[in-house]
Amino acid sequence: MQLHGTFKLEMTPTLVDIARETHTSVSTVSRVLSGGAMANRISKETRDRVREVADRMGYRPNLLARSLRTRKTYTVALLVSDIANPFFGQLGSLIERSLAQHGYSLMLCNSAEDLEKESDYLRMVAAKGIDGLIVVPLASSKEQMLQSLPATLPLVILDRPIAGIPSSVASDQDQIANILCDVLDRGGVRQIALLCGPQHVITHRRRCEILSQRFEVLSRYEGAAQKATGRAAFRQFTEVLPRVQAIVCTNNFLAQGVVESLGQIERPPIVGVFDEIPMMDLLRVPIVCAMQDIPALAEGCVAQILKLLDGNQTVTPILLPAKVVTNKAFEVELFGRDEPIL
Amino acid sequence: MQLHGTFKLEMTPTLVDIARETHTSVSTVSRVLSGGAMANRISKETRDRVREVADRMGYRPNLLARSLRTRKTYTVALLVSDIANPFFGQLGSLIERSLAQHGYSLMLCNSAEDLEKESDYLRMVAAKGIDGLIVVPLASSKEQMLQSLPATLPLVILDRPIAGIPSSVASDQDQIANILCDVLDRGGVRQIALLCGPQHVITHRRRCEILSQRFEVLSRYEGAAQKATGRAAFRQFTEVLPRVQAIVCTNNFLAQGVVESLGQIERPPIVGVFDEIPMMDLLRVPIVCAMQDIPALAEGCVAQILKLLDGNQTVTPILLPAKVVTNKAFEVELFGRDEPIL
DNA sequence: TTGTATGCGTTATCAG
DNA sequence: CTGATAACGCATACAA
Repeated sequence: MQLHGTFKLEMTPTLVDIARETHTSVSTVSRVLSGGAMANRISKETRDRVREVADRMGYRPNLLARSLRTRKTYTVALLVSDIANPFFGQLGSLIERSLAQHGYSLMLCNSAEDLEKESDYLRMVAAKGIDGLIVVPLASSKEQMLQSLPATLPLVILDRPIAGIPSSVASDQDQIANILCDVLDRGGVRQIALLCGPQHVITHRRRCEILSQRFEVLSRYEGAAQKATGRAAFRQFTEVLPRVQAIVCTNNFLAQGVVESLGQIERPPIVGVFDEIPMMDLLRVPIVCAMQDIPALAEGCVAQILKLLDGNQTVTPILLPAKVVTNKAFEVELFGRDEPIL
Repeated sequence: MQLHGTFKLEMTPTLVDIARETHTSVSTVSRVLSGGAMANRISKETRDRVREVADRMGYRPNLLARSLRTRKTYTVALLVSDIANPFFGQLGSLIERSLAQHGYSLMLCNSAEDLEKESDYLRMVAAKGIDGLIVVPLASSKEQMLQSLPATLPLVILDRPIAGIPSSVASDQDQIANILCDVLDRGGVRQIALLCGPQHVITHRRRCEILSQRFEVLSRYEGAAQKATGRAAFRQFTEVLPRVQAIVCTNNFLAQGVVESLGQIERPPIVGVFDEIPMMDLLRVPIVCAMQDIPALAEGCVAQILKLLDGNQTVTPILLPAKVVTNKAFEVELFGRDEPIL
């Protein structure tokens, strides 16, 4: 077969090229190559011919053009504070996998806990025509959120519910904080040192509130949710260390910094923490973790966004329970036994 | 000011709408709003008027349409095996941040170490019109790679160099494995148990080769690079445990599984591992880590992709050195002192 | 079963 | 300085 007309070599072929080549029209080619039900309304001969030529020419549909026309990009964006945090890493991985299974790809953004970056990103992804959005918000009100976003864009709030937005999935922060307190309490804890992440983040703030309410806080430190903050906080905590039975941290990064510093101490206090501490059973520091159900969170928000993408308007918030896990050192030191108390 | 013509409410306004509203043409509006040097070639009055109206109407450019026209999306894709792996998580986070600083956004994909998913993703992101691509490849040849990709697409290979592709950034696997071996050797290690990740992944394979070459391998286990594999491997290793001085794992997930199992053992062997083990100084298991320079890797591949995006064709591969870090338990047990030996 | 024509929202070319 | 008008590549209503 010969190449007719002005077929530009080295260019990625378009519908026009393969229409010319196959002596048909763009619409015909489009219909067979779009692959939908439309393809069956074309005679088998031309269908095969078109497919064969398209294949030979290495045709790839231009998804930008298609999306511009159909107003569908099959892309959803996920906006988190930091993908380097294993909590969001696992979440992102699971969400991506699940979404891919449903034909959507994921665009990932880091807000870095920065309100301005957040709204910039929201505006950008909206302008890029994404079909839906899953966001771990810094903004705390619906209005603030919708200011950077078309009101009609399918939106799921993850991890940090916002009043007035029904499509959200999160762990029950009150439950999670309280069961952590319960276990600490049974472990004889009355006074604590409290290490908090940024208070403008609702989860950190709520956790702090509950902890302050249930225990006597002898020292308190606040800072970015990073290991370094944990180490800095520990220096401040040293003076009250003899009088507290536990150091409680509002996230795992903070706790890791504390735990690392605790290596020096001969009789370390209990460390209470939200989310996972890797290999904690091997540590001689007694640890109690309030663990969120990451797979359920991922599954939940994918389910919600798919529902919204499907035009379904009736979604209800998902609030997941968490559980508490303790490590060996905790069990041994406080109860002289080897099994979890729960 | 009043709304003229058939301005469709609830619709996101386009250039046409704001042209009608402002009694100018689309071209004028486009020139003003595109913000480039073109804007200055428009009279200040109309410029201001257009801006004011655009603002009032809440105009947002449709980036799909713009990209279709300009053939530029300001998006680069990053394809890794699993973003839940902290190594790739940190890498992804740094890359995203750096890219954002240069006006590009990131599209993240997980290949899950699956060759088919990899090529599917490559084709998809190419079709979506991304400007460039950073990939941690599973494919091992240039041909295999270019089969799913336009040859002209700016491409940077990360972590696992491919022969014939000059734009790549990675740690020097031979160097990294060898310095790990050096330290183990000085620690008195002669026989080892070897725990390998998938052999079709070049980094895992190469590390295995070098280790097998420098030590006597009494037991060997291969499996997916997950914690669970580490635990399974440990069961197989128990019988040779008395006769090996170290268990070496080709990545950190594998090692964590092993280390967790090692909690039981009264006199644990050394664990050699590639990449970070969190809080390892607190563990009583002696550990020696070969650590890659993650920020340098991120910086390197962003630099390369930006160069390529800039039309610069002359990039040369970047090969970064790694360093070895040991934990306290290692120092104490083997040298009776408290400082690193390197 | 297939082709023609139109439009998605922009930018770019070419006149004026 | 500004305005028509033609692409960009594709999907689709309407004809034939």
